[in-house]
Order: sequence, then structure tokens, then C-alpha cells
Amino acid sequence: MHSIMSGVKYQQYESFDYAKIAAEVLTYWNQNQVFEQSVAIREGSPNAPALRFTFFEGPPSANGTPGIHHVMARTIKDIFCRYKTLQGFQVERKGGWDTHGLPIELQVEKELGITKDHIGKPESEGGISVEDYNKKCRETVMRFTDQWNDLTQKMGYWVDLDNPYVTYKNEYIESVWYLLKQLYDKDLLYKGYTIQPYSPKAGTGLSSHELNMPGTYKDVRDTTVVAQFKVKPTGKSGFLFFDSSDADVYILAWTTTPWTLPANSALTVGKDIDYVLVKTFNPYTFQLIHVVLAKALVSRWFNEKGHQADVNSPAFDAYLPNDKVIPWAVVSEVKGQHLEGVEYEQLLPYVQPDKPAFRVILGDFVTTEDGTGVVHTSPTFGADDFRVAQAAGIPPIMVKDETGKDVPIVDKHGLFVDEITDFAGRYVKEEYYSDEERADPDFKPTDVLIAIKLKEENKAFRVEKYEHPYPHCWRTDKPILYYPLDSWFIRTTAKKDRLVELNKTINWQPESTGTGRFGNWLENLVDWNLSRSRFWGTPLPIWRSETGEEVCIGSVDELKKRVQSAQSSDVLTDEQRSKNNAFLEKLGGGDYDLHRPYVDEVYFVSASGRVMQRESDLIDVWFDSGAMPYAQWHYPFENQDVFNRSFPADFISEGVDQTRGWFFTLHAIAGMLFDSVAFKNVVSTGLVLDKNGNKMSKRLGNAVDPFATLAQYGPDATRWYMITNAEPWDNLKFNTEGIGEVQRKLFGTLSNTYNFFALYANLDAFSFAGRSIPVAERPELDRWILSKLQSLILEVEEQFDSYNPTKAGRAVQDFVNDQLSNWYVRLSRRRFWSGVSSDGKMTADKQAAYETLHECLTTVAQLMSPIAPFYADWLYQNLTGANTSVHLTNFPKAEQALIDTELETSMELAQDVSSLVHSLRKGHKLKVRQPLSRVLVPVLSADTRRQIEHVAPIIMSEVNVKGVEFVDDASGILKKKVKPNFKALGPKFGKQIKDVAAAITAMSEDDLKQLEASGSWQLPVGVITLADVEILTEDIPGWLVASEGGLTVALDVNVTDELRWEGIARDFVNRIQNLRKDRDFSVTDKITIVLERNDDVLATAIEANRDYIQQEVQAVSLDLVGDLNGRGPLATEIDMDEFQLRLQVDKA
RNA sequence: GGGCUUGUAGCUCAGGUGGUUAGAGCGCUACACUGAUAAUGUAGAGGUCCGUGGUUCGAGUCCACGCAGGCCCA
Repeated sequence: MHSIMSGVKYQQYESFDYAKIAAEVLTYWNQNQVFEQSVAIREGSPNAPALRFTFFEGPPSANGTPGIHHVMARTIKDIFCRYKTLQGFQVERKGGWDTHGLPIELQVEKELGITKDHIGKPESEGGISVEDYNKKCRETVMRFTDQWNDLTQKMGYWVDLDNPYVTYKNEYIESVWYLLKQLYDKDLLYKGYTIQPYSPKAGTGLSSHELNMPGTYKDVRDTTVVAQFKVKPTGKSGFLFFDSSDADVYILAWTTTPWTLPANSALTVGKDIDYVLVKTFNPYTFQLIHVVLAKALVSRWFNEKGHQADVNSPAFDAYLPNDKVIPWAVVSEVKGQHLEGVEYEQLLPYVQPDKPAFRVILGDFVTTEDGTGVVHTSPTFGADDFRVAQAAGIPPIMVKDETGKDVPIVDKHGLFVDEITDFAGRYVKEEYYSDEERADPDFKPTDVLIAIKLKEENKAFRVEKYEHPYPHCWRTDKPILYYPLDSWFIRTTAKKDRLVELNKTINWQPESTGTGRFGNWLENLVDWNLSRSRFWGTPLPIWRSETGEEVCIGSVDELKKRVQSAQSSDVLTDEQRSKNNAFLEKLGGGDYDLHRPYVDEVYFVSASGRVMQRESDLIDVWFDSGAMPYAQWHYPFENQDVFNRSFPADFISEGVDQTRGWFFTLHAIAGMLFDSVAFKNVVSTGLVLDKNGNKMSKRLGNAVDPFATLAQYGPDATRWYMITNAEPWDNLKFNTEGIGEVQRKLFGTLSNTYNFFALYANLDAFSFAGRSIPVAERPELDRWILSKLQSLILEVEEQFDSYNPTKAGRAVQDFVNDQLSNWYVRLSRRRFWSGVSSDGKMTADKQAAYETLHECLTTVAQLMSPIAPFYADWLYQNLTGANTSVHLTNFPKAEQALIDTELETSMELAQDVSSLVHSLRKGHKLKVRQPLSRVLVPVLSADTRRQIEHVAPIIMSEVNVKGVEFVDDASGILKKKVKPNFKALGPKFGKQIKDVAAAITAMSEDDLKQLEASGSWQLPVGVITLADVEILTEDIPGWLVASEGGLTVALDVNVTDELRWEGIARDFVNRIQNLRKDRDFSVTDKITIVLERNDDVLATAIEANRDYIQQEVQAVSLDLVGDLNGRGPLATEIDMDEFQLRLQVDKA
């Protein structure tokens, strides 16, 4: 931007550099601490306590660089905080950093060139101590803080970065521990197990990312079994026996892991899958059987040659053992949901469950892609199995270990336990045996032995080898097992109903995320698995003895007391005692650390005199972030008052991907411990995609650099584009060209409008000092734009209040472009450059114009300031001249009294009529500079007539006609047209509507007159009234007519001599103005004109409009001479349509 | 595979409760304006409203089933 003319009231600019404007405003904010002020000025007094609006910042992780989507997310947050500030609320926003978690650990592993296995190993083996490793994590996690802070500043996100909460700080962890202890005391924190990938040979669980490493999945040939589960004849299963002629009924289930069959406790079917009962023979025992499997998979297991249409086909009787083709026939068909609850006999009854099991349940993961459409379910060896079994109340098959604890039937080495008598001590996977053992000719894998046993017992329908991909441990290269591993859980299911209830009080934007995605998630809640087997995170504050005595620690003080009391017992070893001492010393010195390994080296003594050690788990980082409402204030150890006044949050906003992340953890903790929501309003935002709709990724190179974007376009246009282009919850296809468009369209127009104002205001030394001309006394146009302005304020306020920044922004944009710039300013231009009365004072009209435009611009600056904070401040301060930031003002209050809907309607008619006239002129090549005598507007109602009369002068000047005339019905020259009003006719005539519509369209003019006169009209099918039709005029015979949307105008295109002369005069003025401009004359320079008289028509036209011309071009003289030759070098020739102007123009 | 979501002009998007002629901006074409001027205005062209069925006198809009993209979860 380049400022010209300094030392005037309103700064004028030659050009606009929006990025530079933002940078200057940022400096201003920082120098004047505007953000701090914006919070401070809303501080209440004892008599008038502050209205508070609480916002929670979802902490970003600073271990990566910020992307353009962060600009989007933070713009949303910023908008509503700024808006509420304008509304008079005090909005404190504490920043925060998410510092724990797997991504950070993985990054550190990568940078150190190590794997998880190296952590905690001695250096001599190439390892790194947990202490050093965590130190590295701590350094890494804040590495890009500077970049983040820089972005925060440059994009104009107001948040307190000086006192952020940091999740790795001791105070934060202590608060988290407090919360965990609260849960523990309410019996909402317990130790259970989950099914996880586990490598028996490595003796360790694998994380999902370890499972995703390349080469993990390998094709293997496994022995697979279709097992026959014998149905018990009960009321539930009766229908299966109805047609089975006393033969046994079996449900078929396929498994690629036969070793899990002794742990079977349920069969899972799909609710909507079709199943059939098939009569056939077992291929190994040749017994007649009836089996149940999915209809879609019949052909997978049965040979088409054996198909019998009839259940009683003689083929069944003719069947002999070992016949190649086994006959089969479909007996009946049933939906999966009707199989639910059917009971069956335990397949391999080695171990009895402690609750009823062995029945059919429903699961959403069942497919008919392969197998039999029935899934053999063993809750100890499958994650899906575990989940559906738990939901259906089916117990797992477990045995007791030596300490009395429930354990699965396969031990941690991959061996069957003693209870599985036939296979006790055998590895479940043949790959776990050594190569030598497998080389023995008599060696048989356990799966095969199981298959043989099943065949012999008439429990196997098919045994076959099958090749499929199976995950392997990347360390040992052996197949993994899905295996139950210890985990700590939060019993969210216990509070599910309350969480669902509380959710209904939250205002979700968009609503569907709350009712749908989040609501469904709550409805199907499972217990929250807190455990993570990692190093850098909040340690689980639970200590346990070998016999299961437990204590949960809820504060540093409690920890200290526990350690101290342990020191006074004689149970600890010397080493444990000295570790404890070391910790106590650090605690005393204040330089303690609640992370691993330090808390692992703290030992308690239980009531029964046993050593207690910390459970090695860390907690899910999501608990960290969900704990921020409390932990950010170190609640309840400090700041109880701050917490109490700022909980729950009024507003939060994050990406929709956080639904099950932050949104949930906030909600769960608040609901379970405080019986409250954590937030009242939430905006979940969509993704920022590239301009082709693809996900942005650094790898693909289509990621947009936020710093480059902000540098090129400035933050205001960038923010405005992001907000107004798509609603925040829709995905945004980010295209930088769109920012350019916003810049030209909105900011360019607005800047031009401001500059226009400044130019003339400075010339006239206008200075805004409130409304000196009462609005009621201002011209139509002023009252109209002020009315529009009030409507805009209401609209913007409503949209911001309902958390829709997109509609708020679009409303401002429409006002600026369509109403203010394109109509108000364009039509008012003349008022700004004329209008000085004889005594040199401004006329009231001009004063009104300045005041009106000024008010519109300052109000717009306020309305747009939440979205475009820098530019709005710049504009506001330019306009007010005061050194007061727009962000410290109060949101404008709409003045209802100024809203004149009648006037707004009138002006709309003026715009429509003008548009139609332009269209007509264009069609007849009559340019606007050629004056015409009149437009004719047919009006059927007095209202419309009055409304247009109001704005007739505006129409006349806009389309350059001498008059606006009306024709009404009485004139008799209108040709009317009638159209059916379907909305009214529909309910009345229903199916007959087509006939009615045809009859109405066919009405003659006489018919129409009768309808108008009597108010009703008889049709063959019934009576219609005036309300059932729409009557409009579309034509005036003999006139040039255009119509649109029920409005019709006719234009008198007859150009009289006078009109023609005036048109020529206008053209002449135009050419002179061009000339003035070419010669760089100043706006105030007076001139003399000498014109050669070379055409009579031209001369007549000039003479006839001499006064007008001289005034327009500020000519003190206008002489027509016979011949310009010889009058000097300044003579000019200009083409003007059919004329050739030869003239000389000089400064007077 | 499940839940949620999106699909309207070349591009980005509007289109309360169903009403017969589906809109805007950008881009494109033409013209105008030239005292807001690297600005501005006006007009025009441009559509299988993702598809198929259904409900209805009438569907971009309601219902069902699909197709394609996206997010989350398996």
C-alpha cells in the first residue's frame, strides 16, 4: 500500500498491499497489547461482574510444522472469541501444547536410529536408557514451537501463548493423576484385558504400527476346518428341526485357526444375511446331517452335481459311503436375526465357562465373502470376538493360573495349558517348533491333530489347506497370535446413559456430528482402554503387589507419604530403599520428574507387608488432552476459583476427526467425574483438501505452505476465503486463486470505496462527528442503505450467534459489493463532487452522503473484524482517525427504527426496472449516454405504483430517461396474462390439476375480466378464485417490452432531435473529460474550449446544451469558430461516432 | 464391512415446510463507462440438479437401492 497525501484527516492510498497492512497492524497490536486490552476491558467490577465466555484450546503437538489446515481450524476458534469480545464478554484463551504420545516417540526413534527394543537396554548393547530417551522426547516435542508461535501471530489468532499449559509438566500430570484417582475411587478404573497382536516368541505385544510395517503380512498355508456345531433342540431352535426328520442339525463355521476351537464360546451371524438349512451327508462319517450356513456360500461348499431340488429325492436313499458326489438339498431359509439365541453343544469340552455360553449371537463384522457366513467366536483370541461376546454377555473360556488369576487356554509361550488334555504342552502354531522337530516324519501340527479329532467325532464338515495372508512378528519372523493382554480400562460403559443424556444438551455444529457420529459412538460405547506400553507419557499412578494389592496415587503429596512410610518398613531391598531415597531427595529439592523411569523406581509397601511396584503402563495421551479443563489450571491443587468460573467451556472447535478423540475424552471425563458437559457449543470442522479435492500430504507435495500463503495474500483474505467459501464442517477445496478472488472482490471493492470516501472527504475537509443530519431528513438513497445496514447487523449477529461464520461473512460480502459499492456509491457519486453551496459550505445533502457512507464503512469494519481482524482494524482506524482498535469496540446495535422494508422493496424494484431497461437499450443498441424520453411501467396494484414512484428519480438517472410513467388497468391498453398458482390449486383439485391448469391457460381476456370482476370463475371441474391464479402483464401493444419475475417495463425508443442533441452533448462532454485526463489537468482546473464548426448537427447540439457542457467540464468559455487552422499547435482531432471533432482546449 | 458426510453450470458455492422458467460469484463472450480507472457496470452463452426405482396431480427437495469422493471405526 502506498499512502499519498499525508497530513489529512483520511489517509488515501494509491495501492493496497494487504500483507503489509496486516504486518503493520500486528505491530500496532503488539505495541499496544491490544489482545491483553481486549480481555482487560471486559473485566467486571464488584457491582457488575464480568460476563464470561470460556473457550478451551485443543492443544496441538509442536513436534511437527503447522499446515494450512491449522490456519482454518484456528480461524474458526478466533472468530467466535473475537465476536464474543465485541459482544461484551470477557474471553480468556489459554494456549496449550500436547506433548506426549506415540508420534513423538516414533520420531525420536527414527532420529536416533533405534527401535522400541533398544529403549531401556544398556548402552553397551547399543541401547539407550529410558532417562535419556525421555529427555530426547522432551526436547523434540517443543522443537517447532517457534514456528507455531510465528504462525499464531501472523494469522492473527489471539490466544495466550505466554502461559500455555504443557502436558508433560509435573503440575499437569499431577492433575491427571488426581482425576485418575477419582475414577479409581469410584470403581471406574479397573484392570482387564484386550485382544492384541502378540508375539509368543518375542514375548511382547505389538502395536498397530508395528503390524503395519512392510513385510509383516505373509502368505501362509494353514489347515482350515469347517466345524459342525451341534444345535440343541430348544424352543429357540425348534424351527430348524421341523423339517429335519430327526436328523441332527449342525451350524457350520469355518476357521483358519483350528487351535482356537477349544476356546469357542459363541457363533456369530449377520442380522440381515440369509441362511439356509441343507440336508446332506458328512463326508468323513457319512452320517445324514442337516447343516446351517449362509445362502450365498452354498456353492462354496457343495458340489452342484449333488444338488437335489426335492428334500425327499431318492438320491438320499441311494447314497453310499465314499460316493464321490454327495447329494444335498435346501430344506429351508432363515434370516440371521432369527438364529440369534439358538444354543449348541460345546465343540471341544475341555474347559467349562463360569456363565452360560454356546449360543448364536449377532455381529456386524460377519460377511459372506468367504467361510460359511457364521463366525466361530472365541473371546480370548479375537478382537471382534471379544467385542461381540462382551456385548452379548458371553463369557470367555479361561482357566486359573497358580495365583488364581483367570488366564487363556494358551500360555504366553504359545503352548496349550494342561487343561486341554489331548494337546497340553503343544505349540498352537507349527512355526513355533524348531526346524528339527518339524523335520520329523511323524511330526503333525496341532491344527492337524485337532482336525483329525474333529473328523473322527463327526464334528468336521470339511478340512482343507488354505493360503491366506497372516501377520508375522517383525522381530522373530514367526506368526503372531491375537492374544489377551492386560490393560487398564475406564468403565465408561457404567456411565453410558448419563453421557448420552449430557450430549443431548450440547449444541453441535453441524448437528449431525453430535446426533450421528458422536451420538452413535456413545450408544455403542465400550470401556476405554487406557494402557499404552511406551515410555514418553503420563505414567499410570497405580502400584501393585504380587498378590494384587493395589493403590492409586492422586497427588505428589500422597506419593511422598507412601514412599516415606515404605522407607520405615524393613521389607524393601537396599537397592529399592536407596532408589526411594533418591526420589525423596529430588522431591524435596523440587527438581523431580513424574515420568518414567523415575516413578518406576519408587517402591511402596502394602498393608500385608509386600513390596508394591508401579504398573508399567502409560496412559492414553487422549486422557491428557481430555483432562485439560482441569489440568491446565493445576486443579484442584491451585486455581480452584479460576476453574470454577471457566468450566464448562462455552465453546470449542476442532476437526471432525476429533469426534472420538478430544471431543469424546473431554466429554467422558467431565461426565464421569463432574456430572457435567465439558463444552456447551462445539464446531467440528472438515478437512482442508487440495484444489482437486485430494488430501494434502507433504509426501505428495500438494501441501500448501501456510507461511507462503499468508505472505502472499495476507491473513485477512486467506481467512475470509476459508470461511466464506464453504461452511466449516464441509471439506474445503483449498485453491489459492480463490484467495485472490476474495482479495479483488471484497477487499479491493471495500478499499476502493474507502479511498473514494477519503478523496472527497479530504477535499471538503469533512470530519465525521456523529449524525448531524437526522436520518429521517436524509434522501431516499441514504435511508435505504442505512436500512440495509441495520438488516445486515441483525443478520450477521444471528449467524455468529448460531456459530455459522460462513453465512455471516457472505452477508457482509453481499452488502459491500452489491448494495454499498455497486448501488449506493455509484448512484451517489455526483453528490460527493458537487454540492457546495454559494457560501462555500457543504449542502445538507452532501453532508448526509458523507455521514451515511462513513457510518456504513465503520460498521462494516466492525462486522467483519472477527473474520478479517487486521484489515478491519486498519479500515476502522483510517475511518475514525482515533487510535482505538476495532477489537476494543462494542458490536453495533441494529436500530430497528431505521429498517424500512417498504423502501427496501422500492429500491429492489428500481434495481429490477433499471436492469430491464438496460436490457432493452442493449437489444436496440441505444447506449446509456443517449437520453430517452420515458419508460412505461404497467402496474396492476396501487402498492407497486407507489413503490416505484418513490424511486423514479433514481431510475431516471440510472438509465438516462426523462420520465417514468405508469399505465394501469383502467387504461385498457394492457395485455394481461394469467398463470395457474399451483400451490393454491394443488390441495383443491389434486389429480384434476392438469385439466384445471390447461383451462386457466386457455382463458380469454373476457374470461379473465369476468374473473377479476366477480372474484371467481366456473371451470368444468370446479370453481376457481382470484387467489388460484397469478395475473400479470407481459405486453403493451406497440411498445418495446421486457419482463422478468412479474415485472414489466416498456421503453420509448423514439429519439427526438432534442434528445439526439443532448446525447451528442453528453458524448462531447465525455471526450473533453478524456482530454482533461490525458493532459493531467487537475480536478479543479478551469478550461477554455474552441471548437471548429464543421457540422451543423454537431454545432446545433453543442449550442443547445452549452450551459450543461460548460458546467460539466468546467469550461469558462466554449467558442465555435469557422476554422481552427493556424490557431497553434494545441489543436486536436477526436473521433466521435459520425463526427470529427477539431478543437483546442487550454487551461483558463 | 459399519457409522457419519458430500455429489446442482467449466470452477467454487446458494437453493425454509415439495409447486411447474433452478440461482450467484469466478471464468468465457459481447458491449458500455472512463471525475472509484491495474477500478467499475450491463447483457449473453453455459445445467441429464450423480444414477435407478418409488411416493405424489407435481420431486433438485421426501423414501428405497445403488455409484463416486471424504472422515472415523472395524
